[in-house]
Amino acid sequence: MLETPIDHHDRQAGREAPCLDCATELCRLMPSETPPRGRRLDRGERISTRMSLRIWTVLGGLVSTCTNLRDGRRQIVCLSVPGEVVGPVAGADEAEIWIEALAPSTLCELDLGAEFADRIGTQPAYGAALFQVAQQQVRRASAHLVTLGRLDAMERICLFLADMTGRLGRPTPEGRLVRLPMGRSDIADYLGLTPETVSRILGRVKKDRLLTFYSPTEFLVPDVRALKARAPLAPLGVVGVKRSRR
Amino acid sequence: MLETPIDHHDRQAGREAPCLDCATELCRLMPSETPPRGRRLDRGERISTRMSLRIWTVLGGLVSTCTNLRDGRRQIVCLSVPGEVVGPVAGADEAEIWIEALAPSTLCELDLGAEFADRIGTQPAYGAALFQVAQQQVRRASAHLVTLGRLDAMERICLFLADMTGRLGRPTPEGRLVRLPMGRSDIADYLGLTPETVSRILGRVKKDRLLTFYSPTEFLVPDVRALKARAPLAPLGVVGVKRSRR
DNA sequence: CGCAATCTTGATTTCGATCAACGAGTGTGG
DNA sequence: CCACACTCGTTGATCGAAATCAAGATTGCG
Repeated sequence: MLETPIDHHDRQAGREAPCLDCATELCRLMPSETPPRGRRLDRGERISTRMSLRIWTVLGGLVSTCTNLRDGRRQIVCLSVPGEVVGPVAGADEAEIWIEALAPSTLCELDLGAEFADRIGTQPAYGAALFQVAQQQVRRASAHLVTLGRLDAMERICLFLADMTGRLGRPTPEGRLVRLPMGRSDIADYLGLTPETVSRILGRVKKDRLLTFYSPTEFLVPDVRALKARAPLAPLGVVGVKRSRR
Repeated sequence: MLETPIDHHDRQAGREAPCLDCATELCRLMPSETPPRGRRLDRGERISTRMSLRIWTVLGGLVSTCTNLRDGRRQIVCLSVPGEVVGPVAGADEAEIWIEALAPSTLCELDLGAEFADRIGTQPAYGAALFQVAQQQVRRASAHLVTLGRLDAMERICLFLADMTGRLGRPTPEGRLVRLPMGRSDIADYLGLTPETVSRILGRVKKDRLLTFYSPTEFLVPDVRALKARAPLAPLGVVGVKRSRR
């Protein structure tokens, strides 16, 4: 792990440039006595979220928020691609939550410090930005929770693929090209399945021509719409969904 | 639904008393041009979360945050008991999220308005309190997500019962007495199961003497510890959980 | 009291987990 | 350079937990 700050975050060098790759402008808004800190994580490396309240902006790679059960079962709570913000993850009471890199990654770490609660209001934009980040987390976690609670394996995979295609895919004439640097067991741990099931379902998705694999971690999605349609989410504004009191 | 403010929130009457039953002091911190509004919901009644950004403090009853899929499958994302704060639920892109009462409930509604982002910093304590609420939501959703992703039916039910016992149970000489005013299908929709499975597992839990039923919605838990031990969550500080790359 | 919703219980089915084997790719050391 | 170990992905056979289907039993309400 590299402890020296990453170039364009280096305030000691006198540069005040905003965090170019950051989704939010949190770096720029942070009080200058706690400068952002660059970090590099290899695949599998973890950061504990127990100490102070921190947030990370992903600059490169692929980062997850995850937990382990006593017997080793793992659940990935959240995935963050470059440009997105991870955390803040408040230390849960019951189970420890980690930040884990699923691929070699670079991060920009901001320490909110212990007294973040007092500080949150000193700059309106700062508090608002933090609140937005937290809101985004809630939205992501809620959506994923529904996926795990009510979708079957095929639906989970299709929704996941559509989601990642939207966040990582690069447009080409034939469709969106996605490089998704995570293994089958990482996908399984994100979707609450086993690697075998992930592999099997991906085979079916491929057979249905919803995507084409170039390698286990790279594929082409001709039609994201078709992929997303496999997950029966109710689009916004469908007021009259019949409530099934089974 | 009652549209008139509930007594002790009535600022028009000139009372500045804080929201006695509220977990946070949000009511007191709110700018006075948007007074809190009392609401009553019958079982099954819903509030859409699409309009402005609002939060609710539960004063009585039992309130859920839930979603429906296209085919009617329902997932309850979050449960809130009296004293707890619901939301703010930002309108998700993909699926609509509702507030639904699982039992007749009374709520205190605060409208953060459209310009909440500008206002969040005007009073440091206000921004901080809001941030705390959002953090709490993240924590709850993350924990529930792990439950749905990696626990089997028995583990889910035991964890759920232990959780609700902690939040709703009233101490008696024989243990904690819990009145949980939600039906089997609500429990099923919260835990990603079917009502039949919930009923069967509750039968097994009862047979194992982990609790005694007085009625379908009221039971006694002699030993919460024993109940919680059925869910294999790793307690905080267990650093060395072996990562099982299966 | 009678109807409807809810809860329980049983029989059967099904989806995904588990167990197991194998091939491809990669890195290492002789 | 090749043999070996190792991880990873795939595929097949089997098993099991929970869903589904189907009656009944209980409860509560008009």
